[in-house]
Amino acid sequence: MDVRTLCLAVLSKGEATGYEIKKAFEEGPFAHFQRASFGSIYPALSRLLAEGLVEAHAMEQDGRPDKKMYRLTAQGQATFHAALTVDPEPDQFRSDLLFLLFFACHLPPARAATLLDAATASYRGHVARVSGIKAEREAVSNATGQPLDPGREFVAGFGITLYQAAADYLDANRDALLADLQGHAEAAE
Amino acid sequence: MDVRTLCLAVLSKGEATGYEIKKAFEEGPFAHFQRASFGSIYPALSRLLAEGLVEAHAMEQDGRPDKKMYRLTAQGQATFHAALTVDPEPDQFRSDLLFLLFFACHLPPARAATLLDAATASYRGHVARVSGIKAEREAVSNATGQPLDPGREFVAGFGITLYQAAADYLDANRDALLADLQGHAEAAE
DNA sequence: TCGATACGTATCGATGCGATATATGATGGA
DNA sequence: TCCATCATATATCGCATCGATACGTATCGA
Repeated sequence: MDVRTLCLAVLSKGEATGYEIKKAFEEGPFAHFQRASFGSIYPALSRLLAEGLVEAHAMEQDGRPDKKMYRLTAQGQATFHAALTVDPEPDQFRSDLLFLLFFACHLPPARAATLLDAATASYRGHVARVSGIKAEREAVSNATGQPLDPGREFVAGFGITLYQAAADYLDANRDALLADLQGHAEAAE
Repeated sequence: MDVRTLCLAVLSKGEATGYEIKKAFEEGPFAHFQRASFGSIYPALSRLLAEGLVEAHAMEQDGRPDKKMYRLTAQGQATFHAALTVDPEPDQFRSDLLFLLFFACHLPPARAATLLDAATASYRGHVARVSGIKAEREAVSNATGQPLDPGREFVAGFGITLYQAAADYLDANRDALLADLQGHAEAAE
């Protein structure tokens, strides 16, 4: 998904500034499967504005410089819906950790252990974060009676499941890998 | 990981052409967690050659144009090992599928079903491919008695586990999501 | 008081992807 | 038989995007 479409997507959920759009990819509902940097968001918003897909109004703040609130136009709404009909690119996973562990034999076992533990903690953190937000939405829904968004919950559940599976695998296979590395090192002596 | 390091990594497993390096990211042992395109591999190899980290010799072929075999130099070997000491970037997952499904309410339910089924099949295919290659290595190891590489097997196992978890989640939650969408559509009438 | 963090917009250089060009042989379906 | 497609193989171009950086204020904790 190109960043222009991602911006339209965030704005379809309500008006936002460039800064807030960035946060939507860091902590928001898209965090675990899409991302975008300032270096692509701001140019994207400028172009969307020039094309009439969004409109902006400056909001003055005391002390701080003005912020620009962006909002979808009807044309932007239509463009966004059209983008949803395009076939998706295949999912992709990228991991420098696995790259390093692939060459675990060239790594000091202590470093392998550190890398594994850090990654496990990181995955568990993601699980906790996404689970927390999901639980909060469910609590609000129960209290107010307003229904949950099925797509949103499905996607959050996918993230939780995947992160959990990753953490569990690292945990379950950590000791065996480290033992193998030990054996490998001794065999090389 | 930058593409130059990825090229060094592939070459550390034996000499290869640019084309073969590309294949290593499409079908080879790195396929499910790193990738690189021709547009980055060939410039990377040129630069590695200029820096003396790899050496190349042309191999003439009947009919086809010459191919250039690249091989690590001692300096390239050292540079590669140094790269393994750098701390890894956080793992990242990117999914256009989840992006579309996040907005499932704006999708015709039939399309949501098609997307889900295609993604499930794709994940199952990945599981089968990586499992098959892993099983083959294990068979060879059993027959010849030569030990398996612990890093390689760990990484393959991670890929299988994650892809399996993804396929299972999609499978398990498919019908509930589609039912919710149906309910949602009727409630909107 | 001083550094870190949050808010907020913006740009620049480098990296890397995807499409395309150029060749040729093999394979396979209409 | 013929034509399309795929596999082998190298290479480049344009565009999208990332990460770092710049600029500026406010707040909060050590």
